[in-house]
Amino acid sequence: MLPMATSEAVATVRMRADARRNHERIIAAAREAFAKDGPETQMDDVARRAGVGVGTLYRHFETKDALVGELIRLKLADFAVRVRAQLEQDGDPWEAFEGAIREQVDVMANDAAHQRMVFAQSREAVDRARPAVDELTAAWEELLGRAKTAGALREDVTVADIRTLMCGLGSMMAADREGVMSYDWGRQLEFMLDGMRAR
Amino acid sequence: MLPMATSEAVATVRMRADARRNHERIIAAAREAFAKDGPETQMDDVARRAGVGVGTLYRHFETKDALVGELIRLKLADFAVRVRAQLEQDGDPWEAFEGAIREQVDVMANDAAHQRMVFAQSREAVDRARPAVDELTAAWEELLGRAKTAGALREDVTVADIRTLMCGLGSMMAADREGVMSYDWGRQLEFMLDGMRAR
Amino acid sequence: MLPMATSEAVATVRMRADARRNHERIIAAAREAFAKDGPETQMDDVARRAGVGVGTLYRHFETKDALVGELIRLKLADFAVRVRAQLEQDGDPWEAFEGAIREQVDVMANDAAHQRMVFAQSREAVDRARPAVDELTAAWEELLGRAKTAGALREDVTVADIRTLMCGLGSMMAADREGVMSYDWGRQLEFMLDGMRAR
Amino acid sequence: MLPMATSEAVATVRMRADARRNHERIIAAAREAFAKDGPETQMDDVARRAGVGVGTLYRHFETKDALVGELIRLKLADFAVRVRAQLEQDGDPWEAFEGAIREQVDVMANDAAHQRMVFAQSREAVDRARPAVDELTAAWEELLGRAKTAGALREDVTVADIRTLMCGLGSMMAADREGVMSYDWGRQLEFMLDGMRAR
DNA sequence: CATGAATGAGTTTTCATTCAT
DNA sequence: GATGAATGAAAACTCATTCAT
Repeated sequence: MLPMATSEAVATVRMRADARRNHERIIAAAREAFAKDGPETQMDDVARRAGVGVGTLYRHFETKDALVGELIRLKLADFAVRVRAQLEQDGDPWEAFEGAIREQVDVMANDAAHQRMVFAQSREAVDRARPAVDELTAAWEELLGRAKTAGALREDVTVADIRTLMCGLGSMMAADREGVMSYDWGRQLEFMLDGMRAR
Repeated sequence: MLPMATSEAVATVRMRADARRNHERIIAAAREAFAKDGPETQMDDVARRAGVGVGTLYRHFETKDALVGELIRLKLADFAVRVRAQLEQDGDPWEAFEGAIREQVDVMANDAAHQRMVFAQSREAVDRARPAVDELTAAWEELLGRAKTAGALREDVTVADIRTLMCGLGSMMAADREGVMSYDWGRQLEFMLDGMRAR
Repeated sequence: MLPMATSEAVATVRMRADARRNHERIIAAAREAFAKDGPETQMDDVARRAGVGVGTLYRHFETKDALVGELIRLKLADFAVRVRAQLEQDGDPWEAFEGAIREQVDVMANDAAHQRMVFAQSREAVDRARPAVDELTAAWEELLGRAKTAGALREDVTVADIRTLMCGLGSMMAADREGVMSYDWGRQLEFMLDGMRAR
Repeated sequence: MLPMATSEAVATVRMRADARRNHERIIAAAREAFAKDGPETQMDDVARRAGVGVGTLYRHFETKDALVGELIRLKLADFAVRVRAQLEQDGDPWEAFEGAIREQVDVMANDAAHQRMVFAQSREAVDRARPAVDELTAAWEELLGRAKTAGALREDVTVADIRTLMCGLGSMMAADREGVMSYDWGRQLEFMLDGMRAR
């Protein structure tokens, strides 16, 4: 499996060693916490898990939104890396497309924080994640193009559709996890893939 | 279009005239409020919109969960009526199936409260809605059966799949409405329908 | 045992038959309710037990305090009757004194509402009970006088002391009933009686 | 007079200077507030008196019960110190017994909060105060034993009796203070002491 | 810089009392 | 007169964010 993109790439350059260590601890703690409690997660809890004071947490992220935004950015950056990897393998175009989708879905299934990501999005959070969104969009564009050229994917499928699909699946996962009623998102994915395949 | 099931059918029979009027106002106000603010909606706000005191609100619904539960119940009851109507028209089985889906999706598209319904579900809320869930399930069961018999629908599609599909679409609508990023749930619906059609 | 004084004596003269029936039902219901829940008792609960609407309850007693006041008045009137009965029996003066005390204590032990009576006393409640207080005071005055004359009771014991003694015992009973810690008020009564006996 | 046991002894060691200051302010404010309003006292009011935000109050005491529990614990710890002091003076056993009683009664007479303490006791509050209860019990045990050995105190008097006696006196004081009717608890104390003296 | 104590507006819910039916 | 629906000021407690140490 690919290693997940770390925050080093952006914010932590030029940070003092201990600051960088705290930054990473916070990210890790936030992932755990959001995975467990969803958007209800409290800042105090994130700080406690990270082993730092709330003050420190706020030094690294100005608001809760900013923290969520960073979590999203990291995840999207990670997605982009994975899509690029599929592109480089240069295998069967449909396989690559389907593989990339399934890989992202897998990751999402294991990260509760990310499933409802889309609903946590405030303007601030999205702005922070913007560069990663662009990067990911570009990568998908290429993968989609290749699959269409090969005649495997319906011509009208766009990157926006992929994003929408992910949004839907993430929500199903989140709702399923909520546990009050069960949702089989796996089957839904099959219907969607089936629907996008060219006839 | 069918008129939406009102609460008259169940709880408000035998209510005093003023109580019934307030009950309906509350339901209407709650729909508006949840549409605007999602699950964050406050009881005080619902009361204010309904033009009643909080106390009155609590006389009609013992807890916030109970209010949400009732909103869900009403919507599901309405869905059930619509599915039954498709059954009675006795037209082409696939058309009936697709028609029922599209109609529900339409209703959902016009009711933000309902789109995120699924996330508001607490045990209490779901319990209250249970009878409507059962009724709706039964209606879909019949519609699905008919479409399969006619060879129009994939044999493995279940009512649970429909529920999951609706959950996903609702979330897409809600996320779209949230406005930070746009989601074209209409196209996703096409992919899903396409995926469920028998080949 | 003596029958308890009823409210007929004061308020219910001239009431219509149904009103009188409601009045009595309310008193009975209030006794039950206060016995069960103490001062936390809710007006709605009293009304429900009495089988009347709250409105009716409020027609009979302008406030919660007035209701409590009436409960106290009735109890004190009942006490006065009992003390008078001891006086009329004309037996041994100390026996009569001790008997009257023990009888009141007994009644109190069986009536949680009354135990904490003293703390429920608002000005309004006491005003309402005033005539009964006076009546009871007069009766005790006589009983105490007789016991002093016979040389059985310390000369300095006053009616106020009796009232204070009852206040203390009632509180001990109430605290005991509260159940978090246990209080043996019976023994305390013995110490008090012992302390008041003339040597 | 002995200085009252402060909270320093237990919870506030190792607290930051400002936190300790607030802790003490809160205790003082709570004593005032409960003295004035009894168990009805509101947390907001305690906070206002202490000159801190409610949040701070809740940081120091998780619930209202916990605050009450601490107040009780402090008072009982103070009592224990006083009883121990009597033991150490090693004077006439009955004098020591009577002195300890009178001293506690004095303290109680000057602290309205404490008078009705017994009714504020929830399980949680009592649990918090438990160690102080045990400590106080042990001290009394010794004092009682000594007075019995000297033949000054009735053999059947127990620590539980002392507790009950205090409960009663506290209630009389509280009721007296309530001001609607007056209660001379001082004379009652004499009757009780008289009753407990060995003949 | 890190820490965690302090802040207080905001939440849900209760209940004595009033008032329309 | 009876009924019970309506009212709304509390009251306990939470949590994102700020600020003294």
